[in-house]
Amino acid sequence: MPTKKNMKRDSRAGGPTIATSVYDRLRADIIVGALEPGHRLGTDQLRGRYDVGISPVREALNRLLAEKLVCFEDQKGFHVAGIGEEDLYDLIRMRCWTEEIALRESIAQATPEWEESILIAYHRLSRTPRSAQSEKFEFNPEWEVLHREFHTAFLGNCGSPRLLAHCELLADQSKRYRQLAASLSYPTRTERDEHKTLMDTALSGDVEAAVAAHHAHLRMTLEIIIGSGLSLPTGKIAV
Amino acid sequence: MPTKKNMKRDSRAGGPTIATSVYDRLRADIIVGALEPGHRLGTDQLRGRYDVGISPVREALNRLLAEKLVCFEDQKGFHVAGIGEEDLYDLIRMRCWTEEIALRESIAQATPEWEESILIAYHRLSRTPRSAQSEKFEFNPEWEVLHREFHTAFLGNCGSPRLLAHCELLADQSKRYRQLAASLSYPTRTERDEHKTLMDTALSGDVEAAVAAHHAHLRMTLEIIIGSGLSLPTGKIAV
DNA sequence: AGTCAATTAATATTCGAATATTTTTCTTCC
DNA sequence: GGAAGAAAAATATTCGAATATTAATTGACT
Repeated sequence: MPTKKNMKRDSRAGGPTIATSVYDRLRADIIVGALEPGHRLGTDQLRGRYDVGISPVREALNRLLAEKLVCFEDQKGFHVAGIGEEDLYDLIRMRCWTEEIALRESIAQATPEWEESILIAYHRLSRTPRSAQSEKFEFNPEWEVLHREFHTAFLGNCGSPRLLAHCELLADQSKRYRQLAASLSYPTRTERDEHKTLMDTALSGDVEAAVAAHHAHLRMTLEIIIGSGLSLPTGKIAV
Repeated sequence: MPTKKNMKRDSRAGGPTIATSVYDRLRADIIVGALEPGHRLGTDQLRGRYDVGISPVREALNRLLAEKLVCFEDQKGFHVAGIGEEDLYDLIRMRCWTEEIALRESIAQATPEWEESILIAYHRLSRTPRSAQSEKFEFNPEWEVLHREFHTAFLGNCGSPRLLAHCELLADQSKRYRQLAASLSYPTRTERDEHKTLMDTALSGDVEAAVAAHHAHLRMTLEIIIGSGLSLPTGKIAV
């Protein structure tokens, strides 16, 4: 029997606030591309989209600011961060630098458990289709989760919380470009082979080969997009 | 003569919003240590401190969240991010990794203008006292600005906006620890000599020596604090 | 005394209205 | 027609009150 106290509580007692929930949804919508780069994020529009008041929407937007997923100008409001060729170059380069360190550290401190976690992550990932449809590319949430877990397994042994967190932040920022690359290259790109190479080189203990494979994997997104002739905005990112 | 339209505007037309202004002040207060690590950031308290409403305070807090200067738990509110020995180790290690890359890139793309900018930044920094008081250490805003400019001059030639931004973020996070180290080591530590070594090695083109000097400079903060016997919280940072 | 539940107080979160600012539209004048 | 400026509309920001949740206090029972 609910007590008087319990009757006053609403469903999110102890759980996430509305702001946090909107933050999660908004973040996902931006990363998946449901809200396109450059799209204006008006308060009224978002208030309607997520069916909440202005305050939680604004809290969510402010949190996304430092992650560089939304941009903002005083008195002008928010919009989805733009994408562009220069930004893509910078992002991939940054990931190469950062993840190389994490990878080297992870390998240097390798344990049997770590190696097994990679094996398992690869196994799961390899059994899941890249695209939700087989004819054309369609976002497959399950694959995305397993893909993230696969890469985190690799870098997660580096021993530095900050380094790992930064790798994941950059991976999130890349996801928008990856969506684009996936559409362009489906079904040509053999990501499964790339992942197998990553695993094999890492488990063989050949650090330099593992690093090289990792760089190649990261640069593939870049090459697909640049090579497609698709014109991304050049110059400074639209603020 | 002011028009009717102008009369309706308040003083911050076109300028920063209240939220942005509170963000700046709050950020500075945390970095300088006016708001101590772990300190609870209640809405009412801050509303009074900065003499504004709740909304801008909350916007500012949410922006600081991703910078890891404040922590937050749903339904429990905000507090200043804690400091700790483990976090310090992780932070310094991360700075060594990240700034080494930036430094190597900067040197690799060295130009006469870049070298001169370092010379000037050093010159300015070397003429400014570390402490606002000579007997004991006291925060000296002018030195802090020049110090930041000196280090940014070094890394600013790396060519990657993201990398540079990340270096600056880490530098901000370090500042709280640096304050602590400065109090403990004043006036023994010869920062001017350290900076001169940084400059000399970089300008001489000896990359490895420059990197080594840079690492030593970063690790000095760590050693002063750990060596002082001062007990920082160990284990996981208070969330 | 000690534990548990209920009440109260304190605080965090959210809403809707009020205000400030920018953007657009509509004049007016050359 | 086109530029400059004022009115109007749309939007962003901020406030203060209302609501929800947590933390502290009280009181009953063992």
